[in-house]
Amino acid sequence: MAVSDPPGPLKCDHGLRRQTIVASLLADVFQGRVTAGEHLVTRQLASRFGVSHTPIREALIALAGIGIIDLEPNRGAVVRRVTARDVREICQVRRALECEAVRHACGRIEPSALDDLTGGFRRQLTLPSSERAEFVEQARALDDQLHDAIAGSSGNTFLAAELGRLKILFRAFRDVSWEVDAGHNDYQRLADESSEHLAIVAALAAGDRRAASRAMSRHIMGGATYWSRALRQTASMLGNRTASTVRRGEGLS
Amino acid sequence: MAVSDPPGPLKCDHGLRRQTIVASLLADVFQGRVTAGEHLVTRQLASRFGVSHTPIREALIALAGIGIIDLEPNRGAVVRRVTARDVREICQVRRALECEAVRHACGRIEPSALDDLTGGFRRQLTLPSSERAEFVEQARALDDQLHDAIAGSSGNTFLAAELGRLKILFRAFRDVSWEVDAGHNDYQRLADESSEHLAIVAALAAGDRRAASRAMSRHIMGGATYWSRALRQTASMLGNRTASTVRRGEGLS
DNA sequence: CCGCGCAAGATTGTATAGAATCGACCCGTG
DNA sequence: CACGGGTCGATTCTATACAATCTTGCGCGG
Repeated sequence: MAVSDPPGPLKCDHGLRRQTIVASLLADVFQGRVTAGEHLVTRQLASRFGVSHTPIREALIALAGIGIIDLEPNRGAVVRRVTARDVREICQVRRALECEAVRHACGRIEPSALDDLTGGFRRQLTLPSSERAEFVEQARALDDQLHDAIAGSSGNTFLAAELGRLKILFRAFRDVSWEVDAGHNDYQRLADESSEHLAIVAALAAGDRRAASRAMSRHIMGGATYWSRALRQTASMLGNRTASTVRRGEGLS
Repeated sequence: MAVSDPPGPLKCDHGLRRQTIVASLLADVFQGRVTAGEHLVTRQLASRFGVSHTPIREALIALAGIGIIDLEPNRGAVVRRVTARDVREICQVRRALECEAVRHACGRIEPSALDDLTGGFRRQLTLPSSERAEFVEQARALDDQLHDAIAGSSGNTFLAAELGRLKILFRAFRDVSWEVDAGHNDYQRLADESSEHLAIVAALAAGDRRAASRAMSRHIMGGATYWSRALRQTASMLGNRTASTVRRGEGLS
């Protein structure tokens, strides 16, 4: 799982290499395996993933589009800093957009879909904490389902696309923080999220835009504090390692 | 200027081809030279720009990151619809983000910078309409200056980056709509924008967040109605031409 | 000792060729 | 006539080779 992973030939379908590489590099960034300011060298990545450097370049361009790295002409790619503060900043952007979306989605989502979601979140809430680990996948799916429904029903396709773009980032946050939870055998956040989700669904069902917006704001900000805490933990866990992996001290003379 | 431009070898520095191609394709999309849903074929674009199809692919990936085209694996790129409605949608997103930014930027921009902007916008306002055409460049610069100052002072670098990404789109809108204005010898929008900008600057100088947010909202929405009107005009202007320029009769034998 | 130029290595950017995939058409069969 | 399988052309995607650019370090002259 480390960056120095032996060159796994990266077996995946033709035409999906770029996306696979993007996801892998995203995970590297958020889990601190590559540090801020680090240079991403195409040849190294190519040998690591066992592919040529053409799809690597394309993945880097996509990552630059997501905003996770900077790409200077003829100078290559440097990873942008992703700290707890940045998580807050990104969540702030997401909150603005999700609140806008949920306001417009109010009254446009089919009641049956809302009922399904309510049932799912209720089941998550009533799970004994000992069994939560096995339902992580289901929780992920429900989370996606709700946010996709909101984005899709906002009546604004561009807004939906933007949220979809951000979703890539948030999936990475979510997965990392849940790994931290797993380390503690503590899936408290899952229960918290379920109740936050329930509040959003209730407001949507009631057609109350302001309540929906407020509930969404609370949800995002709850995730922000939790994710930034998780990020700090992984950062401190990796703290000693990073010191030794800093290789481009630009004047270490 | 047409899509069927003879294969100009696209002379530009090494390492800037991708960005050049991105800019050119952006202009094509917004000026209606390529229509929504159209398939962008790499080889055609390669011969048109006089380059290999590798930088073309990279440019398409970047455009997908900007959100102007959809990129399906093994299926190629289709341009997303950019209609008057989409302009409204995009402006809605921009409004949410710019308002968030201006709220946080309140009280963080140096008064001297605000004074400079005030002076600039006042000068624009007092221009006789006969001379406005010659100050379009200056108006552009002032517009960028204000929005950059807000984004940079929001204290949220990710938000600033997102706004920068959107700015690419809005520059295209702005330039197209002003070309329409030039066709009418009518630069009314310039004066309107200046007064809207002045309201924003005044609120910022007073440190009034809510007023700043409201002024920004009005500004963006004013641009939205204007730009969508301009887009409709160019669309109707191109309406007859597009019929003849449809060259992808996909079985022309 | 310090600044400057310059050449070699490393890295990025581009071109070209070939492999993988998709879509459409054709044809034989029930 | 409807329908499933196979083939072919078009297009995307990947790999490899090559060119342009940047960085680094050395040597030379001041």
